[in-house]
Amino acid sequence: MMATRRVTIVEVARKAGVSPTAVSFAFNKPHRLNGDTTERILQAARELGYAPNPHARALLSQRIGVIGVLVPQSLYAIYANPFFATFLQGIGSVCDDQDLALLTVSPLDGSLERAIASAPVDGFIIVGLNEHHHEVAPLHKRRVPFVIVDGDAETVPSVNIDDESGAYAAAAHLLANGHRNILILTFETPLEHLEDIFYGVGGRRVHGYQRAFADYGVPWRDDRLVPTLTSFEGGEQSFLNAWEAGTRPGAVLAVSDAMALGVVKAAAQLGLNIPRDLEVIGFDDVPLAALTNPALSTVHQPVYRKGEIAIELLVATLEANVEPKSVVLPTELILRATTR
Amino acid sequence: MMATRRVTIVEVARKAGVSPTAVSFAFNKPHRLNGDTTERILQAARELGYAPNPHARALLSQRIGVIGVLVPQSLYAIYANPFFATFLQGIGSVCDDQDLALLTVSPLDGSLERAIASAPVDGFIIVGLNEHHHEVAPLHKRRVPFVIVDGDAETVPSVNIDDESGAYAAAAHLLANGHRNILILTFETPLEHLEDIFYGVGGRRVHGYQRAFADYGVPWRDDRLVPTLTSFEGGEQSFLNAWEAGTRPGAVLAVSDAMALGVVKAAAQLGLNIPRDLEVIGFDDVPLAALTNPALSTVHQPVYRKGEIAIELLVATLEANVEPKSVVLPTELILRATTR
DNA sequence: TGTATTGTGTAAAAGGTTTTAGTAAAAGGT
DNA sequence: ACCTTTTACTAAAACCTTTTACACAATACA
Repeated sequence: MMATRRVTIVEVARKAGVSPTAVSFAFNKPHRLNGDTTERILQAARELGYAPNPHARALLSQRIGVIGVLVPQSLYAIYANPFFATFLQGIGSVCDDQDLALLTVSPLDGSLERAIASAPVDGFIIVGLNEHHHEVAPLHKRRVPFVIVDGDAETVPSVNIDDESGAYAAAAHLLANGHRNILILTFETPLEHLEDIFYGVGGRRVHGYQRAFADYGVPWRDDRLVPTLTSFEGGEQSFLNAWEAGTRPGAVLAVSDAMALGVVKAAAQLGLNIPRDLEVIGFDDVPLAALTNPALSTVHQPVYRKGEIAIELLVATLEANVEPKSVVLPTELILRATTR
Repeated sequence: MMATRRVTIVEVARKAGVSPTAVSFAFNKPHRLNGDTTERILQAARELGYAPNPHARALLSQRIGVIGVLVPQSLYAIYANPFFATFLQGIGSVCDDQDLALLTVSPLDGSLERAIASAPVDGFIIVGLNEHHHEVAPLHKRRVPFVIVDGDAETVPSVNIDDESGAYAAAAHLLANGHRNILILTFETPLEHLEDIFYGVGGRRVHGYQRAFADYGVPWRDDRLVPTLTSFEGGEQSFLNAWEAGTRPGAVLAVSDAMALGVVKAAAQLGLNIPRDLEVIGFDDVPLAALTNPALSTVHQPVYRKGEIAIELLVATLEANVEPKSVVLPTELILRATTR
């Protein structure tokens, strides 16, 4: 069945009665050839079903037309997360214009470094890791261009949002309304070796909450900060657990909408009325947040724009050696129906 | 800046005082080498920031560890579509297990064929096109494995759902409830050269509607079938247009949930009460459908499972020459709040 | 002691393309 | 009629790795 090998450039050349060089020209630099010859070559290629081998081509040109989005999570988790749906949409819109394909890369066999090394891409968009993370740093030596999203970077471009201000606004809103008994859900990372993933983002958000507590003179309680899986189920479970442990918060701050929506569901199960018995504020403003019932109050971040800027910075880096630029996008507190 | 080239295997070999072959062995077949030597080589590689060039590696091994999902739409549209979010999630779950990365490929510069030819993948999952589509067919000659989803195929594996039965059930439900004035929204493809995209799926669904009309003795009216962009906005616009043209349907059948939800929104704008003044049934049962207000009645298809099966069939094909298998998954009418 | 085996490493070929430098013929200039 | 361009095409090098076949030494076998 697989008896015949893939057809190569020399077979096309033979069939068209020219050199392999001519075949290459016919595809890439037709002006270097007589029009008739080009046509004859292309015809032969069509009949043989020939197309230049992308790997061989990339080996020489150092360009493959693919950009990688690297996220320290499973592909399953990435595609389940509405944040990434919007984020990838922003990236995709620019890829469409630039004729790039989009590769989602996640840890290979547990190793991000191996995944990075074996991905056939022109550059990476790296989400949720710092520039100097030990699995990311080798990219530097290898001179593979990359940009950092939701992480710290100095020598490469980065895109972040003003997590702290957004979190501050959310906490301040609840505190101003008299809440003193607030449960806070922050990121927990499932995979052990990724201990510092999202540390940056989660840390900044929690820090914003803390600053608001301080400003309102409300004592901060570490036992009210519960690490939670970044998912609907995670939020649901965390709230249920807290409830069973006897905690009776009047409000919940969650560092992601997914968690927050899980809390909303858990509250409904417990017979709590939102927002009367419990107020909830999420983070991200995922499209779904505006559509649920009750609609979720949350901190909006421009996720789509974030993707757009990330890929724009990467493309600029690929085309020339630009100064690394750090972009910080604003956040905004959106009050819907899970707050009074 | 880019003065230094990427570090290659020979530089590592030189630094470690061995041959390039030894370096290759250190990475791929450590048992062929003395343990100390392997360690010395790996150390040298680490210091130099070396990793084997994926393109060169793939050129020889004919394997790159990437599978491509080919959809005849822009990346922007793909990632905006909740259908694909779920579908890719199913694919991703298997890719996680198999250590594969996921490449989303869309037309390059308008040409699907060029996009296919230049994608560095081990195989394709092709959505919404038939096996013998003129831009897909060359894959055959080139012996690139692929599976077809939502399209016809004979010599390669395929995954489809029972579109006709699902559509029949939806139409029958409305007809049984006495509706005679039903507006039907079907697929319109934006890009001209993709005239037959989704023809298969759209055609099958419309055919199911028609069969129900026939069974209920209701005359079919082609002017009540309006081609609509597969999006929220598309559905909204189509319904608004029909309304302005004086059409006053009592129910709407849409071949996708996105369209159906657009109709729901348009109806609200027009002051219509759903389901009292207008009943709507979508298709797909996107996660969002259960969450909107009112929740959407629709035809459920197992999208996640569809992705899973597609990638499983592809992986099987990559590993051995298996018989092409055609899987057809069941659909189910789900009545929520947009029907009485 | 001689032979077979195992362990450790290397040279060279293969994988398929693009690019560079160059050749030969035709066209253009005076 | 001679020199310069231009046109049309080709040979060979380069891209970087892995694999195959082979070499040499050390050990095991009998």
